[in-house]
Amino acid sequence: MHKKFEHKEIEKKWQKIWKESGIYNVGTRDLSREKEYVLVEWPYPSGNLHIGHWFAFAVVDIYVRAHRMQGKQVLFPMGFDAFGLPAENAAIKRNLDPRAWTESNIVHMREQLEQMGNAFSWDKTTSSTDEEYFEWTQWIFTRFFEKDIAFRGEATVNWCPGCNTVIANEQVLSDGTCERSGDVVDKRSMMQWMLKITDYADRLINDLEPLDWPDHIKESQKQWIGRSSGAEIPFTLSTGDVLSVFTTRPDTLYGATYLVLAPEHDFIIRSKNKIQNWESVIRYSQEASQKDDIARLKSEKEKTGIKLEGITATNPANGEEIPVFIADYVLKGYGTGIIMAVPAHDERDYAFATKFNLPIKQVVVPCANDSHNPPKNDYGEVKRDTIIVHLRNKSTGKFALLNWHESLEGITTAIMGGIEQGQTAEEAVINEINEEAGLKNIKIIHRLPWVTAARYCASHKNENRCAHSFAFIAEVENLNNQEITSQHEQNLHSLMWVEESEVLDLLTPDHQKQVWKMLHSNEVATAPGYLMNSEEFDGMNSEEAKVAITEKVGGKMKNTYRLRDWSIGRQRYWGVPIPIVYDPEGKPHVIPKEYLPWKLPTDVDFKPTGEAPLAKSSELKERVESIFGKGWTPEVETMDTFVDSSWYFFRYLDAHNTDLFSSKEKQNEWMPIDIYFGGSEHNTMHLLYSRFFTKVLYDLGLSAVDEPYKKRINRGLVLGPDGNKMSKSKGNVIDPDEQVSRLGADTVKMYLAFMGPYGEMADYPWDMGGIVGLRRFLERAYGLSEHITESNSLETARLLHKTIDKITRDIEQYKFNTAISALMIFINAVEKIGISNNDYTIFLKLLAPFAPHLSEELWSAIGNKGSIHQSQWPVAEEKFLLEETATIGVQINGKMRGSITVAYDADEASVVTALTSSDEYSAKIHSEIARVIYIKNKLINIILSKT
RNA sequence: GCUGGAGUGGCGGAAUUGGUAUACGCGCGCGACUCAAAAUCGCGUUCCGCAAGGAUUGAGGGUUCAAGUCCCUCCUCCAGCACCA
Repeated sequence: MHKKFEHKEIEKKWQKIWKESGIYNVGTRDLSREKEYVLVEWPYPSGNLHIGHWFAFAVVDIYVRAHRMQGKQVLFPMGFDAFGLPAENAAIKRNLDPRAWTESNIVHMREQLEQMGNAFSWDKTTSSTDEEYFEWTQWIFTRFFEKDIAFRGEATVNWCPGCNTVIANEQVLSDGTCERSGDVVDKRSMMQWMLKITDYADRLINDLEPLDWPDHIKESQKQWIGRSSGAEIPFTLSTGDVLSVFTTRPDTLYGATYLVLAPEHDFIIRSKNKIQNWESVIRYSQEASQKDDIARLKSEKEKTGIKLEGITATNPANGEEIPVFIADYVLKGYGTGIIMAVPAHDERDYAFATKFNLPIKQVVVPCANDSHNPPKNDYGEVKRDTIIVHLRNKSTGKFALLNWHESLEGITTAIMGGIEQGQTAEEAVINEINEEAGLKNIKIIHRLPWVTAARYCASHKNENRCAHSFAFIAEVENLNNQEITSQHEQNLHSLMWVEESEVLDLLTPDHQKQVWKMLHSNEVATAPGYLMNSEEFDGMNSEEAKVAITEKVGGKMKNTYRLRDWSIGRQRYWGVPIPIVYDPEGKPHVIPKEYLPWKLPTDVDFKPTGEAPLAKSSELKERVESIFGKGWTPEVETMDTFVDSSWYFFRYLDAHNTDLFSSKEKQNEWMPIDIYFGGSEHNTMHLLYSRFFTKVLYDLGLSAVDEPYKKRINRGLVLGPDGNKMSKSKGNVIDPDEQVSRLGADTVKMYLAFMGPYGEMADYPWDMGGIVGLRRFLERAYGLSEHITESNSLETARLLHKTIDKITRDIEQYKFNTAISALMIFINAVEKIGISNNDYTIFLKLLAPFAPHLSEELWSAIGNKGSIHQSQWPVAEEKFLLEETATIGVQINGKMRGSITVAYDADEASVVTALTSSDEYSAKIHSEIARVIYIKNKLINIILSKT
């Protein structure tokens, strides 16, 4: 029966008791219990809790409560990330002090968080704007400065005209606008405070591997860091300068037919006298550097550039004189800012070369890439009789490579027995291509040097297996005139890769596409393969050639990264002041620890003008002079708020430590964070920055771990009822306070947990009707005591223990939705069959993590003194999990025909007998049973003989 | 274009990881209670069909006694990156 309950009264009552008794405080580490550090991203105190906060915190609370009941000591802290622009903007708008605004918001939001009824460890809270917090943000900065991790350097920065400050790359959206204000971001070159995150690029990639994180987050971090391995190759110019280019394809050096410099490259200014067309060159360079990202994107395909007249370079591989260009498709900030252009094997170079009529020289025959595995025989040896056929399209002059080996049927016939009298093996292969693929007029025009075939085999470390290998170039005479149909393509494919299982081993799908493209389209062959037109390297594969050619020309193998150093200076007021002062010579010095926290001055008009507000403070100026002496000046920038959140999880552990940001002892007790729940918007920013901080602190001997987060779970978004992202302008915002007051905190929490699986990054629309279902469920739970019976029903006990088992397992996998479903199934059944006192108590415990207020109320109503949240989680008893009977599926000839109930663990013979003697199935088993597949307690499949 | 992920009723979603597809909830339909409505309770609800029965997990193919789950081809959607050499 439904029974209405007064959620407001119940919630108020228990929240007060919980707060007073402090039952959710963790206190000191209790070594008798297993620890678990559960972290959620600390919120920005914008003033009001929104539904996203509920989704982020209330659902995770289920996990925390269940684990506490299971005996773990769970740290579940909450705090506030309270510096940042919204406070400053609100303060400007309302003419308030940002600190006062922030602090009153924190008070209000903490109240709202308490109304959520979460089991937060409030004894461990902190806030980034507390003096005792930012003192340590500053102290960490000074340590970073001493280790040259923090430095001042010239950098191209993103300037947001709306926010009047520099913002990080990560805060610029893909359309070139600011993620906060939406204004188009300018590029400016400025002296900036930066953190040397690039020094950690390799570790940030490599250390991802062992982490228990979803692959997509690891992938986006890898992409963000963007490591590419290649080589730096020195080119000597006619001016005598030696310039290095960065390339990922040193194997294509013989095909490099010109050089391209970034328009901003300093060689250009340096060589003013030697550039004959200086006027036009400098004009182009200036135009290019003024183009912002959007303009560059718009002209994506259309290549522009200008030749440096009077300057040439020498290709170090073959000594050829090649021209030098500048073009805006080469970026100053990546690699060395210079490329060697290989139009035959790079699409951008190809586009440029076509436009400027530059020579295009193919040096690689595309083939399988480096994941390519040669076919093996049954003994794991590389198979013999490899045949390599290079096909050349006569009209385009392009090459493609096919290769076969003995086990492929079409060729096997030709080689092993199908070679007709007087026919060579090559001719047999050509016949096959002609006949099977329908590509006419193919003829051998050139036998490749034997070395090509030999190298091919040698590269697979099987030299003595090459006895029968051969290679040649066959020409497809009129391929372009032939109508190439998909039938041709199919035929060629089937010729090449007869056995499907071989396809994987022999050639990658990429290669298949590549070969075909080479033959009949104008696409550029970018895949690695085997070299040609490369003197002594002919026939070598790309991977080996990369090293060999780099070595020959005196280059060196090198990695390059997309990641840039993190610029952290902000020309705004409401942030942590960078703890630096300048001596009269302008040299920066850290502010000694005794003067930390280095506070924000209060005499500042912080309206954004583009100039840092702190520069206008006489209070700050005087403070510096009185401490450091005349002529000393303060740093006037504040830090990006991502700095604050890069180490907050350390501070929770030891929030009131006045000697250290976080003691090693406390860290050893709690780190690493066992699980970090958060949103995907932090995948490449906060998550990367805080990993970087942890590594630097580790290297400084200040952190116990070098990776902070063992496991990460990303949740999705709660969308508006219309399926769109909630926004004021769309009028589809759900206010959690309103929902809580209407239906109760437990209902809202359970609804959010029930919408779908947590941590799959899926977005769920808020369903006004859906939430009512959860309220109904809780009302039925409230009325469940009316179904208490004297006797203990075995049926209920069985179901209960199955439910315990299911819920316990589901919570471990963050499948709160199916756990709730199990609770519903239980209630549905018990309302019909009744429940004993003891089982009722157990049910309440199962309900406790999901509905903390209501379960506490019901728990006390049956006379319990302590809190249900400090009781022990029930354990499913094996004996109740065993069934007496099993209803198993019945298949006849693999088709589902129904089900039959038999004894639990019944053997095959008895089930077959039961079937053949049943009215329902005997008729269907109309002939001899040929075979029986029996899966105990699941299914039986009767295969009848054909007659 | 590259990388990663996902496609199951009217909707949110379930399926012990190869073994009875559509649990649970919403919605909807019918009935009960009511002067009536709401709330509540009962029954039904993947689709076609009166039924027997048949079809069905984005499309097509394959492996298997058995496929939502594994393999191949294709389509669609979401997320990240994108003139990165």
